[in-house]
Amino acid sequence: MKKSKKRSDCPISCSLDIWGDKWSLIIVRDLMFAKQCTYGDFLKSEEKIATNILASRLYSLEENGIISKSEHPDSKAKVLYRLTQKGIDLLPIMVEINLWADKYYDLPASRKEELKEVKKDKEKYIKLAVKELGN
Amino acid sequence: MKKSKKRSDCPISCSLDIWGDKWSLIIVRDLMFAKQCTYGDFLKSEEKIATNILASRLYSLEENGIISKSEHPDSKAKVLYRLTQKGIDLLPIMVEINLWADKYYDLPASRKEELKEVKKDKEKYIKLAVKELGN
DNA sequence: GCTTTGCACTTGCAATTTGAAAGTGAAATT
DNA sequence: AATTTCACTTTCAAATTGCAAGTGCAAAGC
Repeated sequence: MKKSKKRSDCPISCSLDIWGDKWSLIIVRDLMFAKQCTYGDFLKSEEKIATNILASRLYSLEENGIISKSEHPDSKAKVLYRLTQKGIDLLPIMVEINLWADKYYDLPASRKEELKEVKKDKEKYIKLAVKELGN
Repeated sequence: MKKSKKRSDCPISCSLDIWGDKWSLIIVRDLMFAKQCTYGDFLKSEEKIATNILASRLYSLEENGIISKSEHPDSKAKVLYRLTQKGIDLLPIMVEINLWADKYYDLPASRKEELKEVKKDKEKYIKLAVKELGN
């Protein structure tokens, strides 16, 4: 459903081949905030991803080892998506994107507040957040 | 040639609206390596961007203040593209992408070598590189 | 047990975007 | 003056996106 043949051996290019589109990192973001999401959770996000696009992105993110599916404790009808370690390791990238956007765009006050914490000690924040996501 | 209406106020989403595609950061990468590029330089890159796509990306990157055009000292027929400060400030993101890819993919030895330097002292590397690009 | 609802997708199709190739026009080179 | 270089544009088929409706299984309600 998405072949993404490698365009080159460049690390930037390789990375973009996997998650370099308008939606993949939105899904990753949701998982970083919520730690685990159902298909329906993703659909509820502000950006309103189309359901077929969501399905194709979840498929390719799983194919590429960024996310994994697991069973929902309450119901067999539900599926839980989580980040793998490889997905969790995207966090430093996400943090830097946040900081860049914070510098150049008007963000909601709530987001700005959260980023204050990040800026205080980036390393520490990332370490803690990665740990939180890990278990 | 690319309207990219904002999908939400989320910093990740805002950022992806601007450079969240398979090519924009490739162009930024080229500019970070070379500091300035002509249209032809971009076309020569390993990934072989199509010329119409290149034109549309250069346009939108300029529209969004990431790059700027300037005159080539040798010829009026040539155009030089450079990163603006806003573009230069994408460097931390690029560094983190490199480090992530380094962790999960086989990169050419030359790239790995460069990244060793980065890992020694990330902050220092970024500060220096940003300064270099700035003048 | 039977129907209805919830959930995770899939399908169909129009509209947009991409990508390959050829073309254009101004500037530099021969 | 003629050719080449350079920065794009144009054309058009193929791929991808996005919307809307549909499917099939699981769980909840009656």
